[in-house]
Amino acid sequence: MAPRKLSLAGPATLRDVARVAGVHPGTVSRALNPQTRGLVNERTARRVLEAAEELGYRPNPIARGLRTNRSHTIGVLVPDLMNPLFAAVVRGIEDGLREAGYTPLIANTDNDATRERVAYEAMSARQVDGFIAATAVRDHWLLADQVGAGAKVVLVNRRVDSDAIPAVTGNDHEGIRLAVEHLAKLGHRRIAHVAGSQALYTGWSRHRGFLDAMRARRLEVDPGLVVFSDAFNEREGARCCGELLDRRRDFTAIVAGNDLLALGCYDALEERALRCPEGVSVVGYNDMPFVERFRPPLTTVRVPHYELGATAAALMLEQLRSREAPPRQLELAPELVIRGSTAPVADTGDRATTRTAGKGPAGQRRTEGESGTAGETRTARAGKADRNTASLDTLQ
Amino acid sequence: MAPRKLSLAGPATLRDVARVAGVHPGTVSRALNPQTRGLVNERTARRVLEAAEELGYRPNPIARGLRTNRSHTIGVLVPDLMNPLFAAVVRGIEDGLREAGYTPLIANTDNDATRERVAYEAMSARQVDGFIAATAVRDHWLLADQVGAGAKVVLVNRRVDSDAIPAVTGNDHEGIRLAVEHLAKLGHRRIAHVAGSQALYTGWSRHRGFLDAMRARRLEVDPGLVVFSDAFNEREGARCCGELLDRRRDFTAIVAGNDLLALGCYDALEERALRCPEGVSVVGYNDMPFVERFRPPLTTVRVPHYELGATAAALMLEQLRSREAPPRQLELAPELVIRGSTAPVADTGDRATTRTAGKGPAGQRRTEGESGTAGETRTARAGKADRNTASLDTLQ
DNA sequence: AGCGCGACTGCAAACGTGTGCATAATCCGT
DNA sequence: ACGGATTATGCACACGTTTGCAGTCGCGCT
Repeated sequence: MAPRKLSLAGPATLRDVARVAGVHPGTVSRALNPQTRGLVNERTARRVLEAAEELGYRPNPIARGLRTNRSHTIGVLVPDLMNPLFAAVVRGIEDGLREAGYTPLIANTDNDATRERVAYEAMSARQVDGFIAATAVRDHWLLADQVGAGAKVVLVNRRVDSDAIPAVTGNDHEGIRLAVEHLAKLGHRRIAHVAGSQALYTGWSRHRGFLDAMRARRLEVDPGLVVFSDAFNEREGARCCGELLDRRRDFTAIVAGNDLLALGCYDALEERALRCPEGVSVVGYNDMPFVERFRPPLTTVRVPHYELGATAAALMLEQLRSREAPPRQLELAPELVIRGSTAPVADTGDRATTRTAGKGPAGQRRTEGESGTAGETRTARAGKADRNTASLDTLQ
Repeated sequence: MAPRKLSLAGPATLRDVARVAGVHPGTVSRALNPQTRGLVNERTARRVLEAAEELGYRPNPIARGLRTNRSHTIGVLVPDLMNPLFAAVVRGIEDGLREAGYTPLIANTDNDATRERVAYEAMSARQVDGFIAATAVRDHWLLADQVGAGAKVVLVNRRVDSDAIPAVTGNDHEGIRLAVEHLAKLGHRRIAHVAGSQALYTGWSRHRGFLDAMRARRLEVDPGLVVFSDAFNEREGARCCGELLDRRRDFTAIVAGNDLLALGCYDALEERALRCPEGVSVVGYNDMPFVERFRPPLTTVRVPHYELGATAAALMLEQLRSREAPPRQLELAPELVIRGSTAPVADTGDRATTRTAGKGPAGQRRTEGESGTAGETRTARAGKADRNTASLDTLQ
């Protein structure tokens, strides 16, 4: 009759609830789990729920995890949170998982294989229920090793040839097509490409997209006008663009593999006293925060990174719910955002019309030669700007 | 004699190791824990270690946590990861915790009280060993409620009047002093302040710092030249600066509560056809990534956010190791980074010398009137730039 | 020889849940 | 009224570790 233990300290446990409800702990477990509630009499179930409420009972995920081998936790492998792009992806993942009661466990890998491995080991030791890998290295041990062994994996921002692995990416093919199309409409014929590292999926796929888009427009792709960077940063962008300029100067526009490479192009152009967009037009990729405030404001392709993360979370939940959910591979649509770094190709002398880089407060500017889609993308742009400031709204 | 279970599937457990080493699981536990290894014979300890190595044994943190009520996990409450500032703090925290074997569990709160509460509950249910709170709301339930009950809490980017809680912040007082000093040396006398929200610690302390610094320089603080924003974003910055300009135009410089507010000032100035820095000098705060590429490149106060996070992690480890470690409160030194948004006060007409906003590739520029500390900060700046590109180096 | 002591290791009980199995209670049909 | 089916609950073990307690063994000392 005397309770085995008072459990004065610490949060209420199943046994505590059982005691006040006057039933066995096992019954409490069944009553509280919606899955098994049908097994228990409705009246006693209500009694148990009341007791749990009264005691402020919260199930202990640790103990539950020990018993069930599930942690309601998803490991998220990301190269670097300080890259705003991945911050957005992670934010999307977190919000997408939350409603289902899952929590992300985040680790930065710096694209380093051993750090990746260590993080993976640590996470699977913690019994994560699955992995969302935002690391974009094209060839990856995770896929070969672990997926076959039943590990749930969802890729974001990269995909793999086999259809076996769910993945969600931006449609790079379409994005680059928009960029090339835009430049072509402005009269550009000789277009260069500063490509990202071909070891990363995004660099590789955007390069392929460039070739296809040029071909579709019946534009020549001069191999001398394509140069590959080693990393997605400004230094490499400057190096590649400089190399391009040292070879020849007959191109009028550059499609960069991402915004940082485009910024590097700015630097290389300025160093050689060339002006953008009067001398050379530049298009970036990603639409990072604040690129609209650069000099000149950068025309770029917006990738919905937050939504990328959110749908990756959705795909993961799909995999977790049903054993045999088909591994879907999704592509999200990009948008072209036209700003001040692209202009009609110079008519040998008449540069007056394209001189200043915009009058509006944020330097937003619509290129004159554009007719059809420009208005559309411009409004889309405005929406994005609101989202950006809202996200930075929180503090500091 | 027959083993109770083969444990064919799944990772090796303590019992498996015990079986091949020919000892009791308890002994294995003691042998593998460096703390208790002294209790076991050296020879058998070696045998156990070999067996563990052979089987690839990895301790199960879930089971351990259930027994010890410790998870080797630290809850990190942050307003928004998409704010690069907090991304850096979180990165510092993660790196600081890793070497000690701790893992951060990150949640975004959006500075929303209920989301904060939910995240806190979820985390403490998961048995986190402590909390690092980067949320800067000045008055906070966490402190009153939970700390007294023995919860380990470390504050980052904010502090509290009582000395009871360890905290690490940037030295806002000193940072603002550097900014005011810089402007005063350039000849500015009438300096305005676009302050951050006074509900947040950083906004409040920088405002106080502004008052002190002005007084120390024997400069009048005109209440009409101080305006308070509701949030740290560009829209609010533009609103406040506009309000300032509508009131009067006799000030020559603005100290903004952070970089985003400073950007808002850019917008308001441009809207009224005023030029920066020729018409009005602007100083920001934080040195966000890419502010050196804005138009004009922003003079600002660098806060070492990564180090903020790293030392917060160190303080947390201190608290965890010893029961009675004194709760230290640290302040990290800021640096002034001089760029193109500040110039000597105009001598009514002679503006030619301060016309263009810089020649260098990154718009880096040293103000002429500066003599002493400028060179110093400039080199410090360069170091920061390297760190920045390195962090964005990883991908995309 | 007997006693005590230190060094080492086995034993078993937890930690809080989930769940197969057994059992008790109720109901229904003939 | 009784056997079987259905329902509701108790019982006990398992998940993998940690840890207090007790037991074993060897050794030195009187």
